[in-house]
Amino acid sequence: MSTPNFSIAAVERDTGLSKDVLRMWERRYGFPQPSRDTNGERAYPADQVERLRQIKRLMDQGHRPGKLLALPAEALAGLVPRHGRPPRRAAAAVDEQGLEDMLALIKQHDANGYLQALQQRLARQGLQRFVQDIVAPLTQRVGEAWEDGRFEVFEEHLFTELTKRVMRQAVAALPSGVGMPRVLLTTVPDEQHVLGLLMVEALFALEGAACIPLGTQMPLMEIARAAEAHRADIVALSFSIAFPRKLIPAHLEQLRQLLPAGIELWVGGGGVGRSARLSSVNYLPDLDDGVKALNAWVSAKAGNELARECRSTEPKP
Amino acid sequence: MSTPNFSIAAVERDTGLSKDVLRMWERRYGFPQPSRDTNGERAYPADQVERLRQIKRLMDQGHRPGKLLALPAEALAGLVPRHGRPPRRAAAAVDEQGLEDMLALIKQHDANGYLQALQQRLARQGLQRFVQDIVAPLTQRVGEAWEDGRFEVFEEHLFTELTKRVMRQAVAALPSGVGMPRVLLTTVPDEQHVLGLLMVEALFALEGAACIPLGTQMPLMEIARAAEAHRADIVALSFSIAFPRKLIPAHLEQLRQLLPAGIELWVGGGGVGRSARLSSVNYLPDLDDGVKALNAWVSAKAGNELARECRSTEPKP
DNA sequence: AGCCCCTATTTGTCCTAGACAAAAAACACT
DNA sequence: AGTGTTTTTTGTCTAGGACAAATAGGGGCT
Repeated sequence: MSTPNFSIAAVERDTGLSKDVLRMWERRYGFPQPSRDTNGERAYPADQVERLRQIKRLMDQGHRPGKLLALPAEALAGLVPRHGRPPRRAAAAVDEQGLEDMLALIKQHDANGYLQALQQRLARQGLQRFVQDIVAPLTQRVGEAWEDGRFEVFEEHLFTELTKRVMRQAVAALPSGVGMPRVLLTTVPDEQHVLGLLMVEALFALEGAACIPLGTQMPLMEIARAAEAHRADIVALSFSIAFPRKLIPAHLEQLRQLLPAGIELWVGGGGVGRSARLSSVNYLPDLDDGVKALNAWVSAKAGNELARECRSTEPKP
Repeated sequence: MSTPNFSIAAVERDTGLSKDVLRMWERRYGFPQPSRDTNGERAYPADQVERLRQIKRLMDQGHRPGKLLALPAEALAGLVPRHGRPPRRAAAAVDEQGLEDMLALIKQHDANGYLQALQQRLARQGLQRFVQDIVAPLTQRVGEAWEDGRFEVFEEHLFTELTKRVMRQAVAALPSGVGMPRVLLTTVPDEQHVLGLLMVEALFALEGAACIPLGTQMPLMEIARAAEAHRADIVALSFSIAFPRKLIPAHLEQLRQLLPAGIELWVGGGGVGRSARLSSVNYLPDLDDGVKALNAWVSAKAGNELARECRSTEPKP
């Protein structure tokens, strides 16, 4: 009634699972099991869609569909931690060549070839490993190549623009869970590198966080106002390696003061590696750290709520 | 042999026509008529894919599929001009309310609602009318609202970010034709507004131009080098209304000198409305002007080549 | 143990052909 | 010319079957 039931196309949009797959699963595994509308067309109730989202997220983390769909009921929630199978040396070596090939495409100004290569890898590996094994190392290499003079400015721009597009497309399909934090993502003025932000957004969204992307170069005051307006739990900033390090602490200090105490401030990206640190800011130099921090946040929140519940049900001494 | 034949999934990616539609057309209209590989799966030859792209482009301009598919053969080429049915007053009035509703969603910080509204309109109207009737006026209104103080900075950022995403997703699927210009799209340093660029890219790509998106804020020198490296025919710049007008002529003059004479320089966006003009630059204040200029370029080029052919076949006097 | 090859299972995509609803066009009637 | 009604056009949905690519499991080898 209040939840109007989803058509198969809507579920495809919301979960990223193709219509074929949805029908196949129903046939093979008995889930999902949508009801039918007056035309005999599938009508998925909201809770099944939610479970599908969760399954998709676990698949992107390397789980296999057969297991997940056979799984009794809400045992899914317990599976979350299996975090990216260990990136083996062998796989890393293979990728090495692949990465070089992709960079070569950029050097040849073959935009279409590069886009296809990206999309192929995204489809093959799933978003999480795509971000960690492809986009992150590529970005780093392009940065190095640019410093060495092997890349022209416009080649770096082309790389950024095309990579952005593929990432955004993938991120667009991701859902957000309940009990997960609302994360506001942006960069400070003078920091216009957006790829790091997109990588974080992808990984956070995979975990189920509700991401609010504000693009780059937000004045600090505006970041604070936006965080309140959007009721964000976390403000995440990204500093690229190119950003002048000594400016970072000042920015963070000021922003920390503008933000309400309840809103956490997380900082990541290559630029925060060795900058001076403040205690009131969560530093996450690596992508992995971000994911861990997010999981920690969720656990902590669950703990808090549990504690609060206990307190409220127990009689006062 | 040299052209490896496309799978139905590849055609879906390249043309933006769903698998269902491709199979349906084959059944109903007898086109496309792919051969089959050893597994009995459709294998589309390159020329059919090309024709499908052309058909899709014409559909996005308002033509109906039935006509296009019944059309004899290469009569398609003659159809190009039917350029957006006249946007009637009535329709404009209806949209007026729709636009306000969408802005309200942004004011409420309802990112998902806004995204859905955008995507729904894109699907309903096709890309061309979506750009001209939705994105362009929305952008203008947001600009006005921001100046009036009705929009906060972060609300404008959110609007830009979300709109960008939908546009990019739509543009990603567009093909590029032969005999069409290669257009390099970017902005000068200090101009970071990207929506205008994306709108132009969408319309140009609809016409079949090969667009090379370099993002924003390219140093002039780099624009010139990129134009040569990519063998661009046209460099297109966008200046938003917020860009200081008196700086524009200087930028253009300098860039014009850096560019080889064979490469045209086109300029558009709200900022060029009343700035001083140079004779060597093509000014296109409105989106329509850009499309017209592109068509003119194609005609001119066809004329040139015809003339050259005549000269080379005629005996010297 | 660790490694490699072969087989078995899992899983996604593709196939056919039919049905129907929503949008657009054509027509009729003020 | 405008407005309401039919007819045509067009896209999406459904069903179950088939098959190839990817992955896991098992056995023999070093």
